[in-house]
Amino acid sequence: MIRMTSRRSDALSRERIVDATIEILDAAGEDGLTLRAVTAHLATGRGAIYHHVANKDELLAAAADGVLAGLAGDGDPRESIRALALGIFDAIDRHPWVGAQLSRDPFQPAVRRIWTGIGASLHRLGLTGKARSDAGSALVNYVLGAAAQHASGARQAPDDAARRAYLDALAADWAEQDDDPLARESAALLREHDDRAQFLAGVDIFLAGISSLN
Amino acid sequence: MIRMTSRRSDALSRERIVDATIEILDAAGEDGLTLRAVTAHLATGRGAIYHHVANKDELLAAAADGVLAGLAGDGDPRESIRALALGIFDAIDRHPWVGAQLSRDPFQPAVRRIWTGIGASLHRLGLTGKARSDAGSALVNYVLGAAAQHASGARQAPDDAARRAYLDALAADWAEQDDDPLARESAALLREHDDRAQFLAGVDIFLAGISSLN
DNA sequence: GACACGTTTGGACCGGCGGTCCAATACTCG
DNA sequence: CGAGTATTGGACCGCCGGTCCAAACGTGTC
Repeated sequence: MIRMTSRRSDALSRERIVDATIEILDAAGEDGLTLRAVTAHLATGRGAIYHHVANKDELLAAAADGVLAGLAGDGDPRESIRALALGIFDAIDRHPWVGAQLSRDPFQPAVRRIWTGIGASLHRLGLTGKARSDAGSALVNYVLGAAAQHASGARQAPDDAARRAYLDALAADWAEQDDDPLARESAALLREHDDRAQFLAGVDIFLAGISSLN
Repeated sequence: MIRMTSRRSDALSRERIVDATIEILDAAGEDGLTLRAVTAHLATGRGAIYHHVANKDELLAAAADGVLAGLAGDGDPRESIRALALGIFDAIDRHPWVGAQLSRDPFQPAVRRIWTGIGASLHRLGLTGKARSDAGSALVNYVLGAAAQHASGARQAPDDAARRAYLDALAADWAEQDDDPLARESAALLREHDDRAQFLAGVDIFLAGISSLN
C-alpha cells in the first residue's frame, strides 16, 4: 500500500518551504536567500528540506511560479495582453527577485505560464502559424526583458542619486548626437519617466506592430 | 611626479585580467568563472588582481562590455537598428554568459552602450521626446530580454531532447485552447523555429509598431 | 498495548567560494 | 648603489550549497 500522508503531525511540506522562501526573498532579496536562512526560518535542520525540494534552483523556480500564479486575462485580447503584462510588472515591483529569476531559465514553469497566457490572447486576436509564434516571442521577450531591467534597476539604485547620475550620462550621450534642443528634451525625459507607464507604452508599440503586419 | 608606468616588466593589467576572464567564461561558462580560475590562468596569486579590479561583479561587467565593444551602425536607421540587434544576438550566441550579465544591472557600461546606439538610430528616424524614450525603452528591453532567454536556453538545453519536450508541452498548452488545426500548426512551429530569424522578426514587429504610431 | 519497521528529521561534515591581509618581492629614482 | 614604494601571492576567514547518517517519530500489525 502506498502511503501518501505524512508520518508526522508538524510535517514539513513543499508548500511551507516555498512560502518561507518567498518571505525570505521579499525581506532580504536574492542575495539573502540561503538554504540556511530557509531552514532557520522553518526551525528545522538543513538536511530536512532535501526530502521535499531538489536544490536551491528548484526552490527559486517554485517561488517565482508561486508569485505569478494568479495571472490571467479574458475578454478583449489586446486588453487581456495589457492586463497580463501589467500583472507581471506589478508582481515584479512587489517581488524584485522574480525579475532576475525569469531570465534565468526559459523552461521554468513561471515562464511557461507567461507564454501560455500570451499565446491564448494572440490566438483570440486571430493570429496563427508563424505570425503567432513570432508575435508571441516578441511580446514574451519584451515583457521578460523589461521585467528584468526594472527589477535589477530597483535593486541597484534604490536611492535616486546613482540613478539620476546614470540617466544624466545617458542623456549627455544622446544629446551629443547633435545640438537639437528637441534631442536634449527627449534625453531629459529619461530622467523623469515613470517605469510603469513606459512599460505599458512598449506593450502598445508591439501590439501596434502586430496589427500593422497582420 | 605621478608615476603611471608599472614597476614590473611582466606586470598584470586590467586588460590582461579581463581577457583571461573572457577566455574562462567562454570555455567554462558563468559557473566556471571563479577568481581562483582567473588567477590560476594568469599564473599569479589571488590577492594580486584586487589592485586592478574591485570585485567579481566589476570583472563580469567589464568582460561583457569588452565583448560588445565593436558594435555600431550607420546609414539607414532601420537597417542600422537591425544590424545592431543582430550584432548583439550573434555576440551572445558566441558568448552566452553575456545574456545573463546584461540583465543583471541596467547601469553597467555594456547596457549603456546599447542604449546609446539605439537612441542614435531612433533620433535619425526622426523620433523625439516621449516617443523616442518610449521606443528606445521598448527596443532595448526586447533585445535584452530575447538575448537573456536565448542565452539561458542554450545553456539549459544544449541537447535538443529537453528543449523538444518543453516545446511539445507548450504546443499542447496552446492547442488546448481549441481544436483548430491551425492553432496546432502554430504551436508545432515553435518546435522548429530558428531563434535568430525569430529574433529579427521581433525587431521588425517593433519597427512596424514605431511607424504606425508615428 | 507493545513492538517492529519505514519515513522524516537535523546537525556534523565537506570542498569550494569571494574577499582580506600582509610579509616578501621587484622595480624605479635619487 | 641604496632607499623607498607599488605590486605580488599565498595564508587565512567566514560563509555557502550539498551530502550523509544516527536518532526521533508515527503507523500498522499482532
